[in-house]
Amino acid sequence: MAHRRHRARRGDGALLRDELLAAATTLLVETGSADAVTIRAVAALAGCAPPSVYLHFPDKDALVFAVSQQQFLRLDEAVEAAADAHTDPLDRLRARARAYVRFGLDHPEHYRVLFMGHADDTPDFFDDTSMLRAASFAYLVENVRACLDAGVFRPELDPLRTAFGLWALVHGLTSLKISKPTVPWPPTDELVDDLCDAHVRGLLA
Amino acid sequence: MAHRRHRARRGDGALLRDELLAAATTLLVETGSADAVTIRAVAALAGCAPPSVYLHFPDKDALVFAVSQQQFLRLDEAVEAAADAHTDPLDRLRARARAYVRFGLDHPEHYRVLFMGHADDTPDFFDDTSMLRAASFAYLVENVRACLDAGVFRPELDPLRTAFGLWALVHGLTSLKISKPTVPWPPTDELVDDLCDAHVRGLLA
DNA sequence: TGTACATCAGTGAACGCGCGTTCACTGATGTAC
DNA sequence: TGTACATCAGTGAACGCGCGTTCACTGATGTAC
Repeated sequence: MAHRRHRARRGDGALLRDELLAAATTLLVETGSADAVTIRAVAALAGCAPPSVYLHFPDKDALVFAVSQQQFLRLDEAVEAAADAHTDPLDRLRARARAYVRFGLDHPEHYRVLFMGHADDTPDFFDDTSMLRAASFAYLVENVRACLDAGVFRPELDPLRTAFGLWALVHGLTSLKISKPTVPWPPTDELVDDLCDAHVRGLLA
Repeated sequence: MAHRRHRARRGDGALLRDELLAAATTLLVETGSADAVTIRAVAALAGCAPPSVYLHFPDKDALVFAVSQQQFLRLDEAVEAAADAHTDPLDRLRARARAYVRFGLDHPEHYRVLFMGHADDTPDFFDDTSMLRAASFAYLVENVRACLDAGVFRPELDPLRTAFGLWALVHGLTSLKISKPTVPWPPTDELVDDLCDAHVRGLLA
């Protein structure tokens, strides 16, 4: 819990908003539980009173959604940065997979909020087709298409379906490891590589 | 909420235990939320008073764990029954995959409790290596080994790792569909088959 | 330059709620004599 | 066969707790004159 913060300057009321988001993110990381993200705890950590939260978010859900959205953008960035370190489409695909899993395992509670929550406490931007227009998934489809265009993948493959499959694959690894950390898993990187290799081998031309 | 039940006969105190488990399971199914499984709600549905739960379970966690264990056995049965309809090892593997995903999508809240929960609210039987001795996973490894023995899979594959990979694959499909039902997924069966085919193709000798 | 005032950022105390759990109890059931 | 009694299955009322949220408020900040 931080000491009490100073009140913001006249036009700077929105500063608290960012501090609240940061506090919620910290709570998620440090307690390892979304249940710990209560209005009271977030306010305490940000150094303000609980009702102040309502100056910036209409209710608790809106706060949690905002945290999700922020994390979603970070996942996007991490995955794209990893892909951009390569030019070969297959290498880019592999880099994406590794970065995705690593992000999930490095930020398990954020990953949980993003991809393991209930359908009805999911922000709008995950609804219906919005998800598919999100940067990371669109780029993944594009990447698969690049593999097809390069003749690396069997030409009869559907890019969208293949992308769904790849997503399921990396999500499966990530979420299982998050939920069952005590199971004696093989080392993450090896597992990701093995699994991707095997899977990609099945997609090759 | 059921009407009030009759008190059990003298030696039959344990009857309520089963009724409480059934009530908890029903709640999970009908409300679609583990949060709805409260001591009070379970007692109400079973037709008894809240304190009666404590005659059969030391606390709430124990009740939830008991429900998990029951569901875990059911998943086991469903998967094994599906596998036993085939003799060819590859067909058995595919049948397992389909049955697993189907079980998860048919019982999303149970699946959530089993495989998508927090590490620390997971029953002991998931801890460390216990999971690996569980029927379904051991049988999966055995199935992979059968594929190897039959010369269907590349001989350099490690059965345990390959099994982990397959588990991640089906879990990924199941849990993503559970968490993001509004995403415009391809039809489940096709997706499972496509994904398994692609993956298995990569494992073939 | 001084002062009255509107505005903005934020607060203290309290609300009602549902939760897990405890406690002292009740009353039907079967058994011993 | 009748009756006292121990046991077992279960209960009603209450506990303390933390939650999201509301309400009437305070007091510093900048602005107008």
